[in-house]
Order: sequence, then C-alpha cells, then structure tokens
Amino acid sequence: MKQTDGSQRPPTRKRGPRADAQRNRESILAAAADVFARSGAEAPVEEIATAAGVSVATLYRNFPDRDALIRGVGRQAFAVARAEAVAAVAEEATAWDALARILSQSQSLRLSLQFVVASPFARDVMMSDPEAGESKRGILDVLEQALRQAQADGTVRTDVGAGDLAMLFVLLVRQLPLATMESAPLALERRVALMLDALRVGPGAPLPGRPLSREDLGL
Amino acid sequence: MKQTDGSQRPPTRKRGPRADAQRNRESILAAAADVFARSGAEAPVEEIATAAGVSVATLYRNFPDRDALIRGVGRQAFAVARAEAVAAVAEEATAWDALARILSQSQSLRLSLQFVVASPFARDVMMSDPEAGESKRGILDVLEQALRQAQADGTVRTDVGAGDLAMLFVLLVRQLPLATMESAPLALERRVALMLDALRVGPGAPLPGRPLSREDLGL
DNA sequence: CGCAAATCGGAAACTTTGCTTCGGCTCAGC
DNA sequence: GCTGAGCCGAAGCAAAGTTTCCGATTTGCG
Repeated sequence: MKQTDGSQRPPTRKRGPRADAQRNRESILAAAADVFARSGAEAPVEEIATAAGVSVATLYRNFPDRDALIRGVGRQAFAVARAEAVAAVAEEATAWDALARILSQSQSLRLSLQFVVASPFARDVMMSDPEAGESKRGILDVLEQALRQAQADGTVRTDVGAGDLAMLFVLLVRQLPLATMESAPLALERRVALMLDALRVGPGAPLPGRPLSREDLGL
Repeated sequence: MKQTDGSQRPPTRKRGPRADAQRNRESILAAAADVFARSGAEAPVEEIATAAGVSVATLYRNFPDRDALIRGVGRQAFAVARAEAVAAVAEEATAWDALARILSQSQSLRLSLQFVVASPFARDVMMSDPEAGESKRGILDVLEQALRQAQADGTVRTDVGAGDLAMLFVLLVRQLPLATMESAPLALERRVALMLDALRVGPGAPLPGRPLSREDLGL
C-alpha cells in the first residue's frame, strides 16, 4: 500500500497542469469509474487507458500506480455517493422512498460498495485513506439511519440490517459475463427492483421489463 | 477447447486403473467441485490438487488439462443436480416446496449454474459437451416446469422467468471475499431465503439468523 | 517375496498477463 | 517560434498459472 497520490498539488509555486493534461486526468477518472464499476476493481489498467482514449503511459503520469488510481476513483465515488444519499433523504417524502432512490439510482454507491466489500485490494487501499474514511462513514450513517427509519415506519422488514443491504446490493449489481449484452442494463434494473421488493413489507410493484427466459441467458 | 477426456475407458483390453489411482481420481473430483464452487471455475489447479491431497502432476495424470477437469466436474454436477431436481419435484407436496428445496439445498445446482452462466470459460467447455448438454436440458426443464406450476398455483410472482431465477441464484450464491469467514454460510442462507421470499407471493417466513450489521462486513 | 509396470511428487520450463518505465516526438502556452 | 510539459509505442519486469520431466515409490500379480 503506497501513499503516493495523484491529487493536484496546492497552487503554491510553479504553474498548474497544462489544460489538455487536466482534461486527460478527468477522462481517465471517468473511464476508470466506469470500467471499475463494470469489471471490478481488478480490471487491467490498459482497459481503462483505452476507454479514456489515452495511452497507459499517460495514465501513469497522472496516477503513479494502481493504488493512486483506485484512491482517486474511490474518493470521488465516496464523496458523490454521500452527497446523493444525503440529497435523497432530504428530498424524498419517506425513508423508504429515499432508500429506494439511493439503491436504485446511485452509480457511485454501487462503485463505493464494490470497492469496500467486493474487492480485498481496493478495500485495503480505501480503508487506509483517512479522507475516504470520512465519506464512507457518512454514507453508511445515512443509509443505516434511513433503513432504521423505514423499519420504524413499518415499510421495511425488520429482520435485515445495513450489512444485509450492502451485501445484497453488491452481489446483485455485478453483471454476468454473458447474457446477451444488450439486455444487461434492463436485467440489472429488474434485479434491483426485485431486491427492493424483497426488503419491503407488503405488496410491491411489478418488475420492469419482461420475465427473462432461459434463452436470454443462452441456456 | 480440446476434446480430451479423463473418463475411464471401456473395460476392453488391458487392465483398469490401479486402486489407489482410482481413489485419487475421485478425491480430485470431489476437491475440484468444492473449490470450483467456492472460488469459481477459474480457480488455480494447484489449489485443487492440494485440497485433494495429491500433487499437481497427479492431477494432470487423471485430467490431461484444465478442460478435462472442468468437464469431469461439470458432468457430475449436472447429473447430480438433475437427479436432485427430479427427486424434489417427486417428493415435495407443492411446486413451491420443490422449488424452494432445490434452490436452497442443491450444491450441485449451484455449481452447475455457476459453470454455465458465471464463467465464460467453463461455459464454453460444457456447452461443447453433448453428454452434459442433455443433463443441462433436463435440469432446466424440471426447474422451468416447477416454476410455471408454482406460478399457476399462485405461489410465485408471475413476472419472473427461469432466466431470472438462474441469474439471481448465481449472483446471490457467490461468496464475498471478506465478511468474517465464520458467518459466511449463515449469510448465504439468509440471502437465499430472502430471494425465495422475494419470489413468493404473499407473506414469507422470517430470515434465518440475525440481521447483519455494518460491522459484520467490517465497515 | 520380488519384479515390472503403474503412479506419484518435487521442481523446472514455459506461457500468459498485467504493471511500470524509457526515450524520442509533439504540441500547448507564452 | 521556442521550450518544456506531456504524449505515445514499445520494451523491461514480475507474478501467477499451466504443463512437462524424471527419478523415487507403490501396487498387483506371479
């Protein structure tokens, strides 16, 4: 676990990074978030560089090593996830609505949870980063409180905890290798909807899309 | 995709395999099923050999290459899974009971589905094996019919198909890397129970064990 | 009991895959 | 236009896994 880091240095002394370099840094970050979300935190660096439209060497200029890249992406994901969770709680009428919105819509939450529970490597990196730690705590506090509130409201079954939530979510959000790529996003939506239904007390809503057949999985 | 295969040749000509060799072959098969189930179909061969208490070279004597090993384990898993599915349907009173029993108890079904939907590699191997193909079809026929029947009985929601079932199952059955290893089996049980609850129409049963907290996942 | 063939295990050879660095070329910014 | 920050292709490494070799051991039968 190295402590190197790709953050822009404080604007003391010297010029800042060149404009195109800055642009590159951002598209790397975006591409990495994307690739990590889809293929897990151990996705090869080259895939990310390609997705970002730069060469590996360029990626390495911005992030000295894998750790730094993970940290960069993770920090951002954590921060955004927290903001989204807070916003959902503030804006939705009920705890259940907030929970449902967060779980079904926050890309950043998916990535964040993937980092801390699905990948031992990313987990180590993020756990040793104080800044990320704070965001992480924030996310979980919000989530846990929303869950408790929803349970108190009687909308969520009381025999699940925040740990169950995180676990289910991480597992269900992974995408299967095959499964006729085009229907993948819909399939994901269905799984999450089903999970929410499973958590909820009382009758839920019908699932989006149509039932998946054997053929959809190539069976 | 090679076509080599480790099956015992027909008893024509020559002596059969030596007794200890036969024993080894079986413990390799068992160990492999175990390791594949836990770590996925791309688990290193060495891990399997160790688990079986033999050396890699010995493993390679029985199964000329990775393909052959996968095929050996897969065929067996498919066959057992089909038998278990058939037995469940025959012995349980309702389609729902059969479905629940199959999904929550069949180790072989887990492995089988993992092979065909979770691992591109194993999928290729198994898909190109005619013998396995027949078992596979058998499993899915039984499963699908049980699902349809349960839906007709009004015990399972009608907006899911066999594909959804397979997908959910495969995803939920994977075990997370961390999560304080000792509680892993229980956590698995909870996930499957929750999934069954999600599929079922009307009120289900409480989940086994206790709610998982943040701490259970080390968060 | 003793031999020959079958089998085994440790270690070496080879392959693959992903990470990281190098060195010359290019272009943004003054 | 100059100049250094920044870019890219390609090469150098390292780790991990697969597969093969070969001398040592064991089984099964006479």
